[in-house]
Amino acid sequence: MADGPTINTIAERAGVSIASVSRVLNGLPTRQETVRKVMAAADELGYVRNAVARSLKSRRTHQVAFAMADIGNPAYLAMLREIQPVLKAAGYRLVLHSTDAVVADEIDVLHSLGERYVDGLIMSPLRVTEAHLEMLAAARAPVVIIGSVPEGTRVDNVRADSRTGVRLAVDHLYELGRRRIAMVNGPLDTVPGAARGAAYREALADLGLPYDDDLVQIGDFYRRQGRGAVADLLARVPDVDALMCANDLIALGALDVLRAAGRRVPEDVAVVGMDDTDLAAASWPSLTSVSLGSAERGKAAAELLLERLRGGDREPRVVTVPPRLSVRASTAGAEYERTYRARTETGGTRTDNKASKENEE
Amino acid sequence: MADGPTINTIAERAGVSIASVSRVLNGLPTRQETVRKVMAAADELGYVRNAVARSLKSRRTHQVAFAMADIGNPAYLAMLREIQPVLKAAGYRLVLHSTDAVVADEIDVLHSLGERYVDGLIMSPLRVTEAHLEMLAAARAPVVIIGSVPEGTRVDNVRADSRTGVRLAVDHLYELGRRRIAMVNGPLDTVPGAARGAAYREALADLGLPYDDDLVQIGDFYRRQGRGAVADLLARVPDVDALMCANDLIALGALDVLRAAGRRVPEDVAVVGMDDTDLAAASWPSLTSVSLGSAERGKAAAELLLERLRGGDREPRVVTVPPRLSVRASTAGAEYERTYRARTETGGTRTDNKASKENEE
DNA sequence: CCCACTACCGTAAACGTTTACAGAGATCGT
DNA sequence: ACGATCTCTGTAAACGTTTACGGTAGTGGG
Repeated sequence: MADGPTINTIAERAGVSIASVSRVLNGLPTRQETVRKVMAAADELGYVRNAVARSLKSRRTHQVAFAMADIGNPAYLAMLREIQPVLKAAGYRLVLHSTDAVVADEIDVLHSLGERYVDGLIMSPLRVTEAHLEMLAAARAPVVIIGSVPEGTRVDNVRADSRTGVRLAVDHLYELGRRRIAMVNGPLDTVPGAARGAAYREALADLGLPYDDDLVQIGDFYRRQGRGAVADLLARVPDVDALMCANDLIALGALDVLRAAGRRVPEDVAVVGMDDTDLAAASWPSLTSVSLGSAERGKAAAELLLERLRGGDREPRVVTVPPRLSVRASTAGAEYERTYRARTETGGTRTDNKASKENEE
Repeated sequence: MADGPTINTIAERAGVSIASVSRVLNGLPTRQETVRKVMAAADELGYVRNAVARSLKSRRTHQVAFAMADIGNPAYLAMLREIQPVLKAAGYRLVLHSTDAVVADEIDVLHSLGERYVDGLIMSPLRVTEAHLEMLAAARAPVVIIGSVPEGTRVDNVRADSRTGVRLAVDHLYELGRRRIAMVNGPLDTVPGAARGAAYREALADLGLPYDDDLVQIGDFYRRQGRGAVADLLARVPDVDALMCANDLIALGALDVLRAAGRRVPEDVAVVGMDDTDLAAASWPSLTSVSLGSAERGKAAAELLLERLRGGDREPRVVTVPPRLSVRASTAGAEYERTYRARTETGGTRTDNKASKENEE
């Protein structure tokens, strides 16, 4: 592991100057004889270019950072799964940051762009604060934000449309004949919580259904909460016939409680989740879920960033990814399970068909 | 986004030399007056250290790479979730590689260590070839391998013990009174497939159960395969009363088929998976699964690497992580579900309690 | 035979840091 | 009052590349 060879070592051995070595290694026009000598020397020495020195001179690191709130969140992982190959194909390495949704950490990542250890950044903040906006305006490298930023923010931006997503789900439940549709939401002071709550109200109004405070249950975004919240709800509104859950974990908790209470899903109560994670396809009954296109958003973000890294300036762009409803048994029923699911690998979505190719030892 | 300030800019502005600037920024002893001037200048200019130049001089990048076979595999993600915070706490960034289990890609990653863009590497190869071993011997930076390498390979190594894992599961099934225990395995030419198959045979022998070829079904590691394989198995051996599945996906496929065939789980057939992924806790009935300690292995690997990055030379170490059986309803029955699961957040494992804190917009 | 041109190559500067070394003042003991 | 010692600072080299620039040798034309 002694100090590796540099272009100086090669130059010496090949009897040429370091400039020639560099030219050969970069494929610039050079006499055949020189090329041969340099290549031979490089081979013999097992030379590998020093990426750091290269970056210093070229001001390009060929690295891109992805900052996610929570590395345990399947939605972010879905993004990651799409981002990685896009960057790899373009010759960029991926540097991962998990900020645990701590604002200071996110600001820190933004700040560290000044260190120039990456050429660009994809970030998916949970909340967008004033501090975020300031740092974004001053960012020393291109940034793409996954999630909504205020109008007028000069930054590339990939959005989900959870409003339409909720709408899709509520309409679906309505078409199935449900009229007492409850919402189990997360905290209203988060961006997703607020958006989904508002969308639920809107959707009901458009369908001519009355809005009933009793039908709204607020908790957090965990499964345990799903259980507690739904238990409360059932006690309060026994005639509820559908649950719109603000994410898949809550919905899984709901399934647990409904089962324990002897309510059939979907005959008595239909359940819809959000995010369409792997868990939705894996549960029993499989969970109808609104995909907010995490995978697509990741892909779009990566492509936006590459575009900006390649091209010069252009106006910031906003890409909105449409939601999609993955209908499964928790609304469509067991018949669906037996016929549709039995024919397909994953229960009807494409989200987990890459999962677990093989396992290590 | 104009060219940012360097220590030269600061030196000029503060009226001192770049050496002094560097000293101040690194906290080396300096006169108070100078410190003040430099700090002021740095603040006004919004100076941020250039990480690349720093790395070039110090020969340290404060980056570590993690190369996984498949970014979609929950087992690797579990490793990643543990590796990331350990590295972050030690001030290292994480560079992610997904090799798709292509040997050439893995060799490539190993080779690229010579580029010195990272200080070390954690790698989890699916198969370990001659080429791997050669590159490992010649590696230009510390490497930790997750997975087994041949005896005598001079490299830090973190192993699972799938042999004991299978043993745990089979013993558990035996204690539950099962005597016709089948094995649904993946390809025998993979390291995990071979190890698990052999372990199954051994476990039966030790329990005094006869080995029956009919009870072994080979497929791949996907859920679809799980369905097909188990359907075949049921047709061939109707009196089977337990399934030992080589991973969770296969086991989920098994649950699908058993349900469709009207067999009760676990009353008629008990089912065990392996890897103890999030899916195991999410399914219904929840799946008993053998954890091979992906999370622990990730953590151990990160710690081994840090140790080597900090300390000088030491003999390569081998760490073996013991397996653990997570008993859930697919063997312990509905009683378990109602009592145990209802009390706990996640259905009895600790693998998904960090999942999906909140969701983006 | 000289000039212009081409093709190739070497010298040296630059990227932005860190750090060894030595010089300049200040302080101290005698 | 003078050298010794100490504290602080600046100069310059180094890390390993890329690349602008100029030089040299060879070729062909006039």
